[in-house]
Amino acid sequence: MQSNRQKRTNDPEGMRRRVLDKAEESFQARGFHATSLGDVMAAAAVTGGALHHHFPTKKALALAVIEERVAEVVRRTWVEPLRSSASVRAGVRQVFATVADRLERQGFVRGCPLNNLAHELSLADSDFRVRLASIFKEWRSAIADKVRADQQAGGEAGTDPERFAASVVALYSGAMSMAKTAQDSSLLRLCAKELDESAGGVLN
Amino acid sequence: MQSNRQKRTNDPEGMRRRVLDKAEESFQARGFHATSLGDVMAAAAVTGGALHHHFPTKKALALAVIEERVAEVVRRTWVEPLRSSASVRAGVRQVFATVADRLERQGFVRGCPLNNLAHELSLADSDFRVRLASIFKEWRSAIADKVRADQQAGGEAGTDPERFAASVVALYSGAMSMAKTAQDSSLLRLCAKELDESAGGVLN
DNA sequence: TTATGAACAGGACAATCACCCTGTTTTGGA
DNA sequence: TCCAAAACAGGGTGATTGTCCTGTTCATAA
Repeated sequence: MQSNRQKRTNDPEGMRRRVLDKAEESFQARGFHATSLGDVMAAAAVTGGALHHHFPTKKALALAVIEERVAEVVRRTWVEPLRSSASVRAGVRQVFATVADRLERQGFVRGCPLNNLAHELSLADSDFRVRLASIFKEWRSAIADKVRADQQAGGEAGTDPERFAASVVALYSGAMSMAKTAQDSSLLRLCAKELDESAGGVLN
Repeated sequence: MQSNRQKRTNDPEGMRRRVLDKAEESFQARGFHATSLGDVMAAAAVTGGALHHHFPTKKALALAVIEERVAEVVRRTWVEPLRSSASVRAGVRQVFATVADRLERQGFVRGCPLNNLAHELSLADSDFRVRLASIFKEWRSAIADKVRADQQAGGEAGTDPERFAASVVALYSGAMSMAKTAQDSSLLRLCAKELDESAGGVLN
């Protein structure tokens, strides 16, 4: 303890980020209950004191992962791409394709981050459930808003925005669930194709 | 221990069934990792020795729940109703409606038994994953077979059986996932309606 | 410089967990 | 009737867990 006299550098944001990184990773790979704080401490190379300083309880850590990481993944994967797409249909198709490409490249399916935590934690704690539900809501709203924008531009006649949005989220969530269980990303492409052709025509 | 001298009645099947009942219930309500064997023992009113006699490990208990209970729920809810329905479309619509009715009557959403366990256990253990995947497969096959039967009868032209089956399972799984997180069964009805009207016509 | 609180270290703690072990009772066939 | 195996009882155990506690070090403002 006296030989390697390296000074300790206080880096609250960095340490918090490292903990969140490893917690998110382990929560997704092994689940919340199967992840011990010892696992997180070891992976992030932080002490118990530091972990407890930033996240008083395991629940607080999970809430931070949900609000700061899972929500961000949904925004980055769905909300933002949709905003800059030519149409809902095109945007949705593009997201499905992008995700399927990534899954094929990495060779395994870890599942949808939101659904993974939602299934394990929704019934366990109301605080978890409410926050997870609001992320689902934000996801659906992004799609529904895009439908309405298309309708303002003269397209998507006869499409119910909320119903379409819920169905897209459901289809994606379920397809990813199956892909995870079967470890087969082709199920995602299969469902994407169904969405395309059920449009009833040659929409962009 | 001497006053109430009631004889012990050996009832292996009954005891095994009671354990399975409570294990299934708790696995669904709280999850596998959040359920302790002590919980199951207390709920089923069995001793540690008895539990360990029928299920050597917690994993063995979970495998039994998956194969004897979860698989049965899928068969009872989906496979059998589909077999006796007039058409795929009618059968699928009927299942969605039946489940939604039940959810509204009971007032809360516990989620799809298969998806609940699949999300928590698929990545944890390959034995779990393979068996859960085969239940998904059986589910999809029941739908695809019914599509092919309809096609033999002259209907469902242009419908890809496997693709349609995967999409129905995905839509249902995802809708149930959202309904569970939001504790709102109307999302199930919303997605069911989308499935109806995307059929493109007035099919039976 | 100094002082105050945040940032971090590291061990202790009680509770819980899955599993195992030994012993007893019941069952069914020889 | 007898006996071997199945069925069950119930306590024990080592390992793990989340949390807490007491110190020590760093950063920042006065």
